[in-house]
Amino acid sequence: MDPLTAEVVELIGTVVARYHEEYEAAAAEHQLTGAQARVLALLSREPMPMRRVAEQLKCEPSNVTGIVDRLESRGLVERRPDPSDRRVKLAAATERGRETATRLRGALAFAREPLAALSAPERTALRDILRRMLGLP
Amino acid sequence: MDPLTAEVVELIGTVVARYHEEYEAAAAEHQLTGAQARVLALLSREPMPMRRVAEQLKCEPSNVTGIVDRLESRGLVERRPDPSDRRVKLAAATERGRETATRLRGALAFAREPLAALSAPERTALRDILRRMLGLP
DNA sequence: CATGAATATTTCATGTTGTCAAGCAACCGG
DNA sequence: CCGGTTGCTTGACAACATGAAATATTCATG
Repeated sequence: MDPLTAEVVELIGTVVARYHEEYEAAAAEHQLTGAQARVLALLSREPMPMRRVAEQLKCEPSNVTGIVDRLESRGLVERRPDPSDRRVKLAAATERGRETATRLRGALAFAREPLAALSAPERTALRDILRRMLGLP
Repeated sequence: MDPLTAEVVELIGTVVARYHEEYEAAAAEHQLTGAQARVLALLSREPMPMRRVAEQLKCEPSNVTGIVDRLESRGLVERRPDPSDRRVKLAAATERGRETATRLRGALAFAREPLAALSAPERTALRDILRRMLGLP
């Protein structure tokens, strides 16, 4: 692997580590674990079947059961029946859950700290490169 | 938060998710968990006290004990006494551990796939922006 | 329309990661 | 030498993760 690519991979590794760290910290401020915060963020956009949560989290559905259990016991999420398929349970954020998710988003220090070091043109350049990297339009 | 920054944060979130996913997958191919792979990668560079491993991982030292235990029981890592301080145990990758770490690095698909979509000048630009973002020289 | 395959969720057993408190051994400054 | 600090381990416990088995429902096909 050429040195330039190696350095970029290394730098991305550092960004990943830092992002994770700050995400966990932001979650902890609201007495949530990282996994709980991710699920809550997901459900605050729209309710969805447990199955789909598992797909987004890339984990087994049986795992989601426990995470939603814990969120539900704290009144942040609720399970609703799906009218169109009685096998399905729709997980949905409660009003309190949505509030928590909003505060959580705002508390993500990553948006402030490291990104603040970049000028507007740099951010635009970064956005374009990341888009291309991820194969987005 | 302005829309541009919001989008960049979102994109970085996607990169983080994808990086993680592929790191775990590469580790799993060698029957390692993500945490074990991270510790092995660390120790394959140079031996270090358990304490320092915990600092790098940003977790409690007592946690490192278990991870190193599991790596040691598989012959990938060993504990050595520190001649200069008998309280300290130096964790060091074995020969097999170093080989595994090397193969692991090579298997990190992230280096190939998404980065391959970028031209050399784009990589250079990305490197410079990431450096500035992280406050590196 | 009845039956069997497939799907959505949960439960259980198990393993890894993480924390915190307590304990032991070794170092170090008076 | 003694009391405080440091480095590591142990034990108890919670969260997260997987896989297999159980249950309920849907769906396809004969």
